Formats: sequence, C-alpha cells, structure tokens
Amino acid sequence: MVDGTQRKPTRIQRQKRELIREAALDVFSLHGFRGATLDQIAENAGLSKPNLLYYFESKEAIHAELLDRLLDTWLDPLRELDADGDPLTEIRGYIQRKLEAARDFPRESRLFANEIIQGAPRINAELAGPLRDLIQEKSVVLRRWMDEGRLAKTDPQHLIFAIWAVTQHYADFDVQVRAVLGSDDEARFHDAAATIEALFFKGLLPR
Amino acid sequence: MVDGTQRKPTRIQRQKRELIREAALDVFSLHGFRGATLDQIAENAGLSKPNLLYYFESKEAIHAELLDRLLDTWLDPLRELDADGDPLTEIRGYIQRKLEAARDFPRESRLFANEIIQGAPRINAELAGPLRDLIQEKSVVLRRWMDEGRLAKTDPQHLIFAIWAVTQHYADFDVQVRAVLGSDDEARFHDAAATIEALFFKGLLPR
DNA sequence: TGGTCTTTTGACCAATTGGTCAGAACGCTA
DNA sequence: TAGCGTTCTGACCAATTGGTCAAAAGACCA
Repeated sequence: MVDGTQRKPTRIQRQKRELIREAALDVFSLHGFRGATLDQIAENAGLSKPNLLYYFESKEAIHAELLDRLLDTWLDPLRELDADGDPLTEIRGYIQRKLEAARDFPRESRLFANEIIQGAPRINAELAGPLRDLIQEKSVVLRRWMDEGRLAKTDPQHLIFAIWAVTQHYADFDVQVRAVLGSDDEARFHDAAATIEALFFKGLLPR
Repeated sequence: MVDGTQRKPTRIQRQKRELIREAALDVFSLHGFRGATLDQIAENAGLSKPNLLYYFESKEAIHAELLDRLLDTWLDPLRELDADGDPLTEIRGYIQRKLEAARDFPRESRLFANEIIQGAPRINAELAGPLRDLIQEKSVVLRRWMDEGRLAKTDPQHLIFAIWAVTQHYADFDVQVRAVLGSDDEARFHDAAATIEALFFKGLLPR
C-alpha cells in the first residue's frame, strides 16, 4: 500500500497521485464532497476504483489533501500586499492577482466555494485560524493607510470581502456570467477588470 | 396520490407541501442537490419518507419547485429599479434590497449559489432566458444614465455582477464572514452596507 | 354510525455508494 | 532471467440511496 509515512514515493506513485488529484479536483469542484463519487473520480483519472484506493486511503483523504493545498494558494495574493508600498498600487495589484486566480484556477475557487457554502465542515479551523489572522494583519495595514489619508476610510475587513466577492464571482458563477455575456474569455475578464477598477477607485458618482 | 392536475388541494396538502418545501430548502441549500437525501428532508420535516413521497413525486420534483419559486424572488429587487428615478437613489436602493435579501433569505441564496456553481444543470434555460433578458433591459437604463452624465461610465452588466457579488457574498460565504468578524448579525450587515455604499459611490481615492 | 376518500406506515426493492481482499500482472535490479 | 516488491484487477460486501406498494389509520360527511 501507499503509506504516507513510507520513505520515498516511487515515480509512479508521484505521477498517479497527481493524476488522481487532478481528476478529483474536477469532480469535487463540480459536485461538492457529498455529491462526488469515487467512481466518477476513478473514471476521470482513467483508473479502476480499487486502484485509486491503492493511492489514497479514502474519499475523505483525497478531498482533505486538495483543501490542504488550496488554502495557501488562495491566500497568497493577499499575503503579497506590501505594507510599505503605495496603497492604491497595492490594492490595484491585489485585485489584479485575485482576478487572475479566478480566471486561471476556477476549479480551485469552486472547490473552496462549495466547502464554504456547505458550512465549511472540514476547514472551519483554518477559517478561524490562519485566514482570520491574515485578514486581521492586513486590516491593520489598510487602516494605517486610511489614517494617513492615503486611502478612503472604510471598514478594512469588509473591503477585503468586497474584493474577494467581485473577483471570485467570475470563477464561481461562471455559467451565469457566460449566460449573460457570452463565452469570450478574454473580453469577459478584461471588462471585469476595467469595471472593478473603475468602481473601486472612482466610484459611481459622475465626475 | 397528490396529483398536480387535481382540482382543489386540501388544507392538509397545502400545509404539508409547504412543510416539505421548508425542510427541503434547509437540506438542499446546505448540501446541494446530489448531496441532499430524501431521508434528511423527511426527518427535517418530521415525516416518513413514503409519506413525503406521497406529496411530491420525486426528489427532483421538490428541488424543481424550490428553484422555480426562487428565480422570481431573486430577480425582483432588480425589476424594481426604476428607469424614471434618480440614478444614484435607484442603485442605492437596489444594493439595499439585495443586501436585505442576503440577510433575510440566506438559504435561498445558497440554494441558488449551489446550483450555479455546479453548472446550473437545472436552470440553464432560465439563465439564458429571463435572467439574461432582465439584465439586458436594465443595462439599457444604466447606459442611458451614463450617457446623460448622471452616472459614472462603466460596463452596466459588470456593474450588476459586482452588486450581486458583494451582496450575496454575505449569504453564501456566511461562515467565512462570521469566522473573521464574529456573529453579531446586526453589526455585520450594518457595516457591510456602509462599506459597499462608500466603495460604490465614493471609491477608494482619498478625498 | 357507516362509508368513502385522504393520509400514513412498515416492509420491501434495485441501484449505487465507499471500501476490502486475494491474487494476478508488472517492472526493476541482481 | 529469476526473484521480489510494486501496481493493478475482478469479485465481493455492507450500508445507503431513491422509490414502490399494499394495507392500516384517520378525517369527514351523509
């Protein structure tokens, strides 16, 4: 058996485990944990179900590993926000990175969304821990910028939520966006970036 | 059997069907269609499974009826946007209504979100039809306001998406928001409203 | 009170689910 | 090429799933 505590994973083990993660990401991100089946994942990966279970202990184990790798990826764009940079440039860059993440990793975004919507049973601790801490830390930076008069005053935490919301929307609600706009990826994300930027920086008041 | 084509539903039929809808909304909104089970719904409603199936033909039938009733509720706040009103007042009111909907009907919001994230297999037609049409219609209004110089120029469709995103976020990602902010409902939604309004109307530029 | 229609139930079913296991096939190195 | 650890498979299992059915229980009106 492929034991996590074992010494060196073989080349095949590394390849197949990655193959399974890929396939599982497809299925979990589309159906959520309970809606996904091992048969679907196995077929998607081109393996038999017992073979799949040779590489992962259980359905939960696959899902857990995906979520585990996800959170860091998900928070990295915010970590990059530089306390010593120019406020508007930093926020602009952050929005940009988040929107690129939504475009390039929509499955990861949906996996995360599924988990949260369903009450985050498996990552509640991460939300209350690392995620909360990071937001608090960056909120301090944002608030300082506001106090220094370099950024309009608002609630920093809600500001971060707003940025998450408008960017992740383009990954999580992709079908809806496509239904309205059509499916030209480039135009969609370009226009989205322009709109979000205009909105956040100039607001809706006519100039 | 309770037949949809039947003449008059009895009092019991009306009550029990409503009871089932309520219970099913709980379960579907938390687990999505595939993740929800009839047993859960039945128990939640305080009925036996066969009894539940006496009132609804199938699991799909319950889900379909919920989605059916949902879309109108969901789009009504946008319908109310008055082409003859004052642009900023109208948009402010729309944001307000959407945020209230997120606060008062989070299960409905999550049911919708689950459906969309999972590819909208059951309401694709509604997205491409009524939803798309309504957005197009209101986009014309928004664009006219922009052309008249009464509203900053942006892409109207993406503006609507942004409003949806920031408001529904507080229903769909509730656990995450709570994990960061704590669970004081009143403060949460009050601060959210203030932040969104400041953001949308004044932007982030220091004044 | 009896009769009829509605509502509810327990027992049941086939299909699907996550997971096991013994052994066959494979692949690498001595 | 023999041997041995790794990889893979088919057959299988118990639990859960959505759904059926005949018959019992309840409600309501003559």
